[in-house]
Amino acid sequence: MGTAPAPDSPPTGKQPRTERGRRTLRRLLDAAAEEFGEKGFHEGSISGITQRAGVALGSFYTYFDSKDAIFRELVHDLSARVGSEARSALSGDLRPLEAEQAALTAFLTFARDHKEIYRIIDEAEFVDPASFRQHYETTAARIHERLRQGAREGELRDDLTEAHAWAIMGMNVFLGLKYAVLSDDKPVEDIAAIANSILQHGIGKTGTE
Amino acid sequence: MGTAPAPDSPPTGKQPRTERGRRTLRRLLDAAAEEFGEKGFHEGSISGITQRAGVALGSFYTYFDSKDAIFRELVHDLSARVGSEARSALSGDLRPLEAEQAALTAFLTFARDHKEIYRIIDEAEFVDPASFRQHYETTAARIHERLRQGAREGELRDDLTEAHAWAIMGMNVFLGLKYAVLSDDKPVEDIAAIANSILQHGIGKTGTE
Amino acid sequence: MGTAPAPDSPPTGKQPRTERGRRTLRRLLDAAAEEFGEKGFHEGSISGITQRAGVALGSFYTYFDSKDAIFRELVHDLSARVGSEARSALSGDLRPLEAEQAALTAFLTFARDHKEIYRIIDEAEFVDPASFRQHYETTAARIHERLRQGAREGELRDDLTEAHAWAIMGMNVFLGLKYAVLSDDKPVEDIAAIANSILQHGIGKTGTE
Amino acid sequence: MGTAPAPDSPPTGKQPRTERGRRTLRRLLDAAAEEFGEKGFHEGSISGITQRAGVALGSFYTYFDSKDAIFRELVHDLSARVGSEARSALSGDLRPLEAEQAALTAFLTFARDHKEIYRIIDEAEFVDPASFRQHYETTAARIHERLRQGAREGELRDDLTEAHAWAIMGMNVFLGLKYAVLSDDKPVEDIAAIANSILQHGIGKTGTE
DNA sequence: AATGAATGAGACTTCATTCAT
DNA sequence: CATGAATGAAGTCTCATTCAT
Repeated sequence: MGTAPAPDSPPTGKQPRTERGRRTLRRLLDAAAEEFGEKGFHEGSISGITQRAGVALGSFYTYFDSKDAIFRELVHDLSARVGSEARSALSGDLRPLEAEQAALTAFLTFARDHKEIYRIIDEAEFVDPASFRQHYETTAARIHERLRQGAREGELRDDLTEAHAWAIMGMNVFLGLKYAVLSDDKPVEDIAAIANSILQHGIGKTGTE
Repeated sequence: MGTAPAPDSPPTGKQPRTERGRRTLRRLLDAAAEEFGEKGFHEGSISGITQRAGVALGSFYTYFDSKDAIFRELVHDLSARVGSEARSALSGDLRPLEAEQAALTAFLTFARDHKEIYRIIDEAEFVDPASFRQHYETTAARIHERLRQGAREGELRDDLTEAHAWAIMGMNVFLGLKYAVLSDDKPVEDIAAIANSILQHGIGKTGTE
Repeated sequence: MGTAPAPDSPPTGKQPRTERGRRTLRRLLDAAAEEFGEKGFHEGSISGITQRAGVALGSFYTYFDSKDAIFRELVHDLSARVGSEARSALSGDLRPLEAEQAALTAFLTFARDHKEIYRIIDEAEFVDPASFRQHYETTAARIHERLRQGAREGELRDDLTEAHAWAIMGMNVFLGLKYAVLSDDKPVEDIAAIANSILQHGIGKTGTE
Repeated sequence: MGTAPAPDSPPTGKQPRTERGRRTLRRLLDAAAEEFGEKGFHEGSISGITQRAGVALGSFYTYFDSKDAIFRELVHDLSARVGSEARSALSGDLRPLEAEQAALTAFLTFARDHKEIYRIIDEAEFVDPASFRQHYETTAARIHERLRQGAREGELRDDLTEAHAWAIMGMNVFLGLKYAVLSDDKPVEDIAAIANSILQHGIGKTGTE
């Protein structure tokens, strides 16, 4: 991943020793994703999580130190999954603009299945600003790296900066907000094509095609 | 601004009948912007607001029915101010792409002075989804209308859709997040120029200028 | 009224000096009867009273020292009105049992028009125990005196005690509760006749008639 | 007791699952009876209850959803206990008027030990009208049934209606108020005898005995 | 006298976290 | 490991009462 920041060490939850423990841990994480996705961090409650997970309230603390802790783990988890989703969409040998389009398509698809990601990452801004910041910095860095690669390949302008990466990320995030979260009736490919057309030749009239 | 939706009537909090009352109300709103901006909706407290405002706890309820109520009023307020900021930046006679650039510049400037707007509008997504949605729908509609106007003037492509508007809005919002909120050391004009270059001819090599 | 306890001095509300003041005072008392009748003492509020009365909140304290004060005045008022209601029903020259029946009829009629009296006097038990006690002691004393008078006239047994008076009062109050407050579809005369038949000859079979 | 309404299922508070839990629940109920008995529903406080019970404030909510909820449970409880008190006093084989006297004696005895029942049931009129109404309707229905039974046995008049039952209940309640709550120096038997003499042959002179 | 803003104590309720079993 | 009762700090909101105009 090139100059990507140091690989984030997974937040050290207490590691379960038994198989049964591992199952409970996973159930708690999934339940937390549901709970926080539906109600948000503050409205969501530990007891809501344990009820969804079907375990006793006290058991929560066998696996997590606090409400914040599980939330951080969740943000980390989702952030990693979004990244890996994009990565696997880029496995083939794509030209730069095709790559961006593929990444966006993958992201939109993922977002439709995991609408809670918006809520959870948004709330991370308050609950765990470091995670929030890191998520976007990392994502932007990945995009930026791809842009530089494209420039090296001679297909993209070579004055593309971090700001360009943030601009592209912003487009993607908001298209996801509008067309994956707020409504989800348009094909993700169409949305990704629109973003791509902007990247290809802007919005001016001269842009033939 | 053309087909912009009817100006929303302000949420009717209890109207003060004396001058003193009007002063207190304003102090509370400003204090709330600070409090929620720093701590977010849930961590922020009414007593935090009244302390900042220098009034007694109970006085809050002379003007607002609840914590939600003042938050809604705040979102409404900020949303309106962002809009009016953009509008006044567009007063002159600008060509379409210049207009977008001017709007972004104005927005970034405003955001640097009112960093809290990000947290507040973000949280509106959960606290008052209607306001949140309306804020972005309205903003996107304004952009979309400008795009269509540009097309009518023959300067922009005429296949520009709502999705294009959302994409542009996303760019703007994320550039603001990065260069107005997370760090604010670069001139806003430079940032706006970058966005503009994307809108002019995309990021591809061919787009010489 | 014979040996009735010392005539209760009216609770000294602040006496208004002007005509306008007297009107406001009366409006407040009437409003309080409504407010407390509908919501009870604790749920009722001063601001509810002043709103009903159409005066400013602060004006309340021009006429009453406290929420308790107006409530006491109200209890006193109602208690006096019930008494006077009974008294005027007894103006004619009635035989003892007829007198009791007439008193009950008058009471039931009054209660139907002033259902709030139950609520208000009941709550006096907590808010102003002295008033509560005095209301019932006074009422019982009046009944007791009538019973003794009846005995002196040779029409009633002469072993009738305070307890008999309380028993009769209890009958009356509960018949009022059932047939004036909880439902009010039966003629008050019928109810009073039933009470009377008990007083005349009990409920045993032997009681010919 | 004949046509008495179906025994009401107890309001389902959260059932404790451990022995310790059951103890705490009982302590809270007893404490609530004290607290509400002394101060009434509105002046009584949850913290007053938990202090009397010797548990933390928050523990209250382990067992009850709200202040209202525990109050309802209490009314239900007391109402049931009064009923069962009367029932067991009637176990023997008594003639109708003896039965009424026994029931009253039992009630007065219970009331002397549980003076709070008056305040609590009185307040139920506002806090939980349904319970209040049901308590008296049920009690009256029980009395009425006994009267009809007495009539069938040829010992009582057979024109005894619901109103007669309410009249008798009223006598009983007010004798309890006067001689169990307001003062308690007279033997309950004497009081019950007085009520009985009224039921036997009224208060008129002719009723020799 | 009247007005209505201001005050602040106090109540209920929630819930993350701890603890005994 | 699991359970669920217990804890108590903290927060929102109400409202009687006071005060400045």
